[in-house]
Amino acid sequence: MKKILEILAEIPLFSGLDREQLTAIRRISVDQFYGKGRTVFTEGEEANGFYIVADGKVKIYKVSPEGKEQIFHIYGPGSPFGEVPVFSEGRFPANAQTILKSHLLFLPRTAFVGLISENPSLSLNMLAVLSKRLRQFTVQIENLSLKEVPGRLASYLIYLSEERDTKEEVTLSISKGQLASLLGTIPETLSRIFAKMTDQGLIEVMGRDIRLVDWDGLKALAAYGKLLE
Amino acid sequence: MKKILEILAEIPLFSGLDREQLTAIRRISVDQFYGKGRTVFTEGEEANGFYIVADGKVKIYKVSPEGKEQIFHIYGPGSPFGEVPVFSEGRFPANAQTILKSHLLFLPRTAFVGLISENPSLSLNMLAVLSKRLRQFTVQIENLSLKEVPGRLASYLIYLSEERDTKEEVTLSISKGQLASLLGTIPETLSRIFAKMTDQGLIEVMGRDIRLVDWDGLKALAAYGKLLE
DNA sequence: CTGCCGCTTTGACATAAGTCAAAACGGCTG
DNA sequence: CAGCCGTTTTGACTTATGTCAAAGCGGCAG
Repeated sequence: MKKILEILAEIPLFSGLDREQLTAIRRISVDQFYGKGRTVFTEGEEANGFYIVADGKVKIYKVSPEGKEQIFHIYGPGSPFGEVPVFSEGRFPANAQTILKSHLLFLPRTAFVGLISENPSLSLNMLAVLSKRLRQFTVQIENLSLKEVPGRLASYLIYLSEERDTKEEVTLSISKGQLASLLGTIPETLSRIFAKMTDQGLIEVMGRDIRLVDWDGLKALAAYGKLLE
Repeated sequence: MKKILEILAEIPLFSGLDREQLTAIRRISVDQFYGKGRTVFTEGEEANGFYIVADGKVKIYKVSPEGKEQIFHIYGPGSPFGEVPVFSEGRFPANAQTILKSHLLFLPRTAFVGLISENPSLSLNMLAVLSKRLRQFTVQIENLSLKEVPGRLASYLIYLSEERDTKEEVTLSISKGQLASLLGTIPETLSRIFAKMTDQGLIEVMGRDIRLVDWDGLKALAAYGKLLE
């Protein structure tokens, strides 16, 4: 119980809340434990609350009738997910599944809405969370529609490199198959793109570690959206 | 000023607010008038508030370096837009341009945030607005990634038909070029898809009016995502 | 009524990306 | 250390969609 409070305290969603308020949140939250590859909720399902990742990793995704998967987000510790139906309609717009053994906190809808109504800074935090997510979606749509796969991959590598604050090398935290899914393509295509970008001297791939040989080139590719032969 | 108050009263964002609160909102809002094809804001620009369409039509979009445009939304009377930077970061994530002569209300950030902090139901409404938008984006991403252009077009036609509550015929409220942009494709491709779907007996196209000859077929196409020859 | 300009369509072609199938690789388990 | 299973890569092929260029169409302005 103590650890969880510390996690909560560091989450942007709860920033600025005092100890008492955090305790109130802890009190309404329910612990849930999932093995790897477990479904947390599915599209269209009735939602009675939302979740926060305490530990582990969760993907949010949809699947086409032919089985192609599109990942929308991958969330790690500290991230809330599944909040959309709390504020509109009440059904999940996509599926959630763990990709690692995970510990989740479940926040029941009514209790949480109660807290939000009494707590303006909590509600502003939640507005900020949703806004940030809208921002991410605009980027994702831009990538899907306006960039080819190499451009999307370059964007993703740049993103990783800026997140970890290194222009040298990044490490994928998910499998290449899942990465393909996140980039809106399939493993075969991604594999070929990795090969092509290596040929062009942009990167070097060693399993999940990727050396960013030509960072500026990647940056240009990410911005331009397509690979020049 | 009277008319505007009536418009405000009917907007979901302000539903449940009493006359006094509506007047407070009207008081902080600033009228802006734009001709057709005028830029309201651009990506990356500093935002001091957000907008509501009182009259006219506005598109939210991004453009690739090669000039391809992706439209995210098209908003008509009653819709708020550009709220994201009010709650996160402060810069617009995309561009906004009128596609008709328009009358907009500008809501300055600080004043509005003040109202929201004092008014739980306003903040819940805003959360609902953003949630709904996230929902729309998941659909858009799903369409782009998991469906081919015919599937996207079918989805759009179904959407129009359900919105106007007729299975017979719909009328496009935007040009086919703009529709292409909204569906993540280009006018040439869209034109061919219209022709193909007409061949298959799904629709009949007369300018901007489209007869939904085989509604069930369209529904199936929208769900399945691709056209069968 | 006529002419012009923007929107839309058509045609011929190029290509990015998906499909299907099989081989290669890598890490874990027994 | 061998064997196995899931992941990744490679190859040959198909196809949806984009590109470029030109023609067709339609509505508004003069």
